Amino acid sequence: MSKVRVVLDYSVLNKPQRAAVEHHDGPLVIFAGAGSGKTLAITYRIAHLVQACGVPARRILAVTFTNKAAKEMRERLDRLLPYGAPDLWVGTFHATCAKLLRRFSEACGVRKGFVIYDELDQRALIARIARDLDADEKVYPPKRLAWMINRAKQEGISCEEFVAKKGEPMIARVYTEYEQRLAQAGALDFDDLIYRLVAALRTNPTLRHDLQQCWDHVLVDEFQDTNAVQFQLVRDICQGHRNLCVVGDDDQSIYRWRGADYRNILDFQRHFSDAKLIKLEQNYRSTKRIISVANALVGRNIERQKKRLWTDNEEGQSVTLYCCADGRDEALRFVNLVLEALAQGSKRSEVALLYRTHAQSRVFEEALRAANLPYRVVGGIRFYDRAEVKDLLAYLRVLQNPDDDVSLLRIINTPTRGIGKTTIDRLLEAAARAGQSVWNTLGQAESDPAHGAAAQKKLAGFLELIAGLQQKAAALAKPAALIESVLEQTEYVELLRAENTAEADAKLENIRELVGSVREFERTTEPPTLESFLETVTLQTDQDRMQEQDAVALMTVHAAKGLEFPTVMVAGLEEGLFPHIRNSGGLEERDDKAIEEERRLAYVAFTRAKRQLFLSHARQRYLYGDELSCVPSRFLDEIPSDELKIVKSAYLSAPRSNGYHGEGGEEDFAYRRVSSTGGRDRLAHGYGSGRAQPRQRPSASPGGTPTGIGDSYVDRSESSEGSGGMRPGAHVSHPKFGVGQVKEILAGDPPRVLVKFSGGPVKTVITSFLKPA
DNA sequence: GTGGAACACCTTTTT
DNA sequence: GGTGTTCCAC
Repeated sequence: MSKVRVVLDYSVLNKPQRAAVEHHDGPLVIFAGAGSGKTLAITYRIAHLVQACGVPARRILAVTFTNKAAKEMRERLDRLLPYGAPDLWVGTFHATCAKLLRRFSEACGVRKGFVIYDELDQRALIARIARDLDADEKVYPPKRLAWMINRAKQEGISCEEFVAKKGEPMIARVYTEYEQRLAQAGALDFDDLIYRLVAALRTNPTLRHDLQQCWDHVLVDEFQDTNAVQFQLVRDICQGHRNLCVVGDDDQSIYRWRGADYRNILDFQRHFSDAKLIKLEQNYRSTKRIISVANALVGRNIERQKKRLWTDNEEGQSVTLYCCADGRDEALRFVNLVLEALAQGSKRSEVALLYRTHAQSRVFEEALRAANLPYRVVGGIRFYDRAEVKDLLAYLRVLQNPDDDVSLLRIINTPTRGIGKTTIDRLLEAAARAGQSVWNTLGQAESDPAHGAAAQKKLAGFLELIAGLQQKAAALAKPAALIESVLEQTEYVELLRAENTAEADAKLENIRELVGSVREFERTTEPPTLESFLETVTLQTDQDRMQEQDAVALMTVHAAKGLEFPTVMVAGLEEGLFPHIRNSGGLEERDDKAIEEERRLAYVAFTRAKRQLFLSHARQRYLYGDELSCVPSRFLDEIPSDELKIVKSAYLSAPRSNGYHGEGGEEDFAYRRVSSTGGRDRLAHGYGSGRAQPRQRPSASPGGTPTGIGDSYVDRSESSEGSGGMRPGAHVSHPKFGVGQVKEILAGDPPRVLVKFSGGPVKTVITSFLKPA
């Protein structure tokens, strides 16, 4: 870290990387395959520009898609350059644009202290507008409306243009009203951050000129994920010098549904005909076999840049496909795989499970928990989306900008203070009539005869609360102290404490974490204003908060992009799940494109693996409560059969044949021929000789209806005390109910115990859900 | 105005 | 199966 490197060591670069680094002026497009040392190349390129070419760091803008990538880039440059690059512009599209919008707020026509509405805020506002306009919920669900509006902004279509097009008039009305209310609330949504800047650039030559003068070099990472406005933005600001370097991989474009268009990178040379094109095709991450399987798959896609990923790495072991009876079987498979990897000396954090949808994680979590294997689920519900966290942030936002109606409405009766639906409806009506924010109407509401005396009093109380906090905000100027005042004055914490439930405890814990993150922010940011805190928080995702720990990682393929693990299992390779049903059915023209994106997604998943790649599919699976019969994914058929080692679950064929694997016996499952030599060999890894694996409880009905979670996963032969090692008096913790003490062991299958949880409730729980506390 | 029960929903989600 | 939303009884 402290090693100051005076001269850049170019010998670490391969030929194309070096060419990318040393390319000086003019447009450059780099196709960087998975694991091809892309980050190395771009950080070196920036370092080279600064050190060898004498470009001041502040004249370079590097744009990424995630905060994490931005942070990583900055850190690597700090190590590469003797004095680091503190004044280099590095940030996400959104953060960079937010910064520029504030700096040039007047020219852009936005309020300087604008708040940023996240997806949930946006949804809330749109839902209210749709209701106000009497839009039929069936025809115009808020989700669809939001999608249309966002799509327009991503395409760079103004509201006026949108309205002028002959589309559905209701959508146009909602859009217009939405824009008005955003303006009134002094709020911008995510897509506005980029769109508003682009729109201002279009109409304001001075601003255009100013921004074009800001930087001499612009770099954009993950360019395949840019949408139309983002491309327009970078094109605009580079117009003078044309020193635009874009990096990406069309094969890893997996955000089409968010408006991303990989043709931005594919057709880059059409927009910049003199652009130099460099391909990074050597993979330094994976074994030959993994690369071969990944290549076979993605090679099926039609619309892509011609390239072939290759590697000098070792051959490695075969990519293995597990054919499982059901989701639980699959989960057990994964547990065994983890145990095997650990036995071979891997760390837990070196194993990852990737799946298409979050819903798949549960079964795996249960299995891992039962096997006492620490794991972490990446993604899921965002921390900042939790109700209690959002409530508190809403208070802060109202203090910063009381016109923020969405936030104000969120907290006006949270915690409940007797301001009910009727009162709020009247307030909204008055606000709409006056064309003002709710806050402005609130001041007059005290004397508005429309409200009853009781309501007036309650509103006055709320007004007083906010006014008091506003004074505090002005006096304190620091967010941490302010959030504590909010907690105090609203009695938020006391009320939760009084609830005395595990859920409330979890909320309190989240609040503590939030307060902690405010403190952290104050320590690390200068100046730590409320405004910048709120902006940081809104533009942050959970992955930015993830800390390293030695645990097995579970995440969606989307979340895994950019990561790598020595051992990876990709689960649920079934038709309808992966490729997902929404992208695999129907007869429309777009289906090809949708399938190609699913295939890219699989490609991204496969290329996360460094040494071992396992795939799996289940024949049956519970989804949303009902049992589905599943067909193996078409992607499996697209992998040459000699590249896959197939392991069938013992559960699969046992009911119908006497062997462990019913070779070709069942046509619904014999989608791939298993060679006779391979079949037996493969069994060595199967259930039959699983010495290293936890013993499977012999089931009376293999593949049939399992009786519960506990019995399948708990190895009872090792728990001599019975009931999974639980004893009365033992202190235990439960993922949902928190910590408690075992009161009584209950007989039964699965084993259950009676636990008194701290805070009161006595519950019967399945033993395997408990961990010693 | 509040809270619980019934109901509808459900892909992925860089910001 | 889990969650967010709506509606109805108190």
